[in-house]
Amino acid sequence: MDDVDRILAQWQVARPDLDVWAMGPLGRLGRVSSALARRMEQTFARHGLNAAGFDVLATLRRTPPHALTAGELMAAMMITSGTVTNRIDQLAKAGLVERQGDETDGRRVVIRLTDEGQALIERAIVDHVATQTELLAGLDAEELAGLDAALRKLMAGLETGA
Amino acid sequence: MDDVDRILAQWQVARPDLDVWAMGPLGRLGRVSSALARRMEQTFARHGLNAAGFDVLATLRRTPPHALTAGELMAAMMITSGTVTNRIDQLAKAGLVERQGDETDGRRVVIRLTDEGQALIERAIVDHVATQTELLAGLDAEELAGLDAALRKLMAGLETGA
DNA sequence: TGGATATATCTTGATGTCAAGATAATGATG
DNA sequence: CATCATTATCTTGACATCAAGATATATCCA
Repeated sequence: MDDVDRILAQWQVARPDLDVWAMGPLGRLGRVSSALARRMEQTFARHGLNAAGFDVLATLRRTPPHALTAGELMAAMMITSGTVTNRIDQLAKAGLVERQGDETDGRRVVIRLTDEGQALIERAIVDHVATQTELLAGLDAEELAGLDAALRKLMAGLETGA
Repeated sequence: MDDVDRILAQWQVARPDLDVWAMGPLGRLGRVSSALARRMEQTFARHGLNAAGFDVLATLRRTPPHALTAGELMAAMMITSGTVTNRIDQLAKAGLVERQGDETDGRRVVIRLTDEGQALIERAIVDHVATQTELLAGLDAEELAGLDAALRKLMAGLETGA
């Protein structure tokens, strides 16, 4: 009997005509997701980053050729162009990335890690991976497989706009 | 091979020294959670609400005695006092809730649904439950059980600050 | 060549949230 | 009864985000 179960029990009393079973998994999913995000933010904070900044640096680091346009970052991070601009501005001000204009196409500007940004993400990703591993440490192999299988199926169903 | 698998494959090339397996379930969890939230927002929008407003109305509706203080709403919704104030202001302006001062304790103000707010949440909750049910319709009983079991365990481990 | 269209990025204004502190009423203590 | 601490709510300032539109450059084709 957790918080979500209590909410379901309240609905059972308040609106017995409704079958609110789906609220259980979905409520837990949302709560777990926020709690996990908050935990990961703490790791980023130890490196002077927030999740947004980490996301940019990690995307640049893992994606060949380690230099992406704002549009590519936008697609990779699934955010709007305005948010990309803002994130890059912040990181550029901190000296972690730099904008580099393309000589043959004046519209094109590639974003690349500075040496400092590269050094930071190399350290931060190690810490982040350790945090993530620990966050899932409480689940055994079977539970993990069950979780991932369901999430894969949900993700597949959602991204097609179904 | 979904988007998250591709990210893992990129890390495998970029940093073969790291074991990033945990990024799979956690990445999918975050993406699924945002996608589901966006889908539910659409339901709320059909009733002129956003998730924040729905949350307040639904909390008031399901919780006896259907009138809570700002502090109680704050605890139930796990948000800060400033956010509670803002949400109530919005809903009060829309005529869906009202503040009612306590006569014996000047600090205490209870928030209650207006008739209009009550009527709205009765309709919206039906629609919301239908949306939630549909969002999970792609999972069979076994998948659902596996998902919920893992989420319960994660939630239990997280809320104790572990 | 010139003008319409497409592409890429940035700007603006609004929103929802939080952290920290301000305000106000009550209760406890000497 | 005066003061201090407690409780409850609201205010302020900052931030990340988005949607919509502005700006700038490039490409197509008549």
